[in-house]
Amino acid sequence: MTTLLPRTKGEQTHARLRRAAAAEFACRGFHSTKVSDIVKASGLSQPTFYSYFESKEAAYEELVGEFRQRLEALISTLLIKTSLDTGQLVDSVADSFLKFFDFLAQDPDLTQIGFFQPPGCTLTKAGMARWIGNNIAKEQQIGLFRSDVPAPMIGKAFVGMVDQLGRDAVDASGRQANARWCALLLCEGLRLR
DNA sequence: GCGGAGGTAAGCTATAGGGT
DNA sequence: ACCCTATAGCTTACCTCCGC
Repeated sequence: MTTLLPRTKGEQTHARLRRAAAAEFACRGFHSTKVSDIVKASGLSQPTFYSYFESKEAAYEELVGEFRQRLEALISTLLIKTSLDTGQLVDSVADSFLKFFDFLAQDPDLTQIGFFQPPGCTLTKAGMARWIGNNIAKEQQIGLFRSDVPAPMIGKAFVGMVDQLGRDAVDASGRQANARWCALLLCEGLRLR
């Protein structure tokens, strides 16, 4: 992920306000966060805040929107386009889970407001389930996954797993282990073999 | 002088709390 | 239940400062 560094003074101020807003929203939630909290944390004034954002809600939407955009971009890269044997399939699905866990760990404040906290999380998770469901449907069509389980349901189950395991405050190797367990569970189920 | 960036002060709105 | 008042929070008009 390449993030453009702010160059002009205005861009730097915008970035300062965004960082402060993300931290405050993540800490207090949308409704309990006051614009005065954000500007205090950023060392700026309220009018400056309103010269960069139409409203508190607009600032929140900008942050959550950016999170969703990044998430959708990530999901679009995860479509498996060729058939794989069982071992390769588990590896590939584990790699997808890992990319989600790494993504969630990348910017904790943005993740908090975009993925875990209401009101932003509801729409994010619905979208994520839909995008993943679309991927699964295509993968079912090429015979990668069983097609008797509806793709939208698999999408929702995937999101549920990411939602719960993504809350674990673990390091890179912990995320890798979690991703592996998720992939095994999703691809092979609980049944004894 | 001009335009961008940011601040001060004040107005507006919603809400909570107290009195009748 | 209704009204009044105080307060908090959001927004805006207008100003200064600074670099070009």
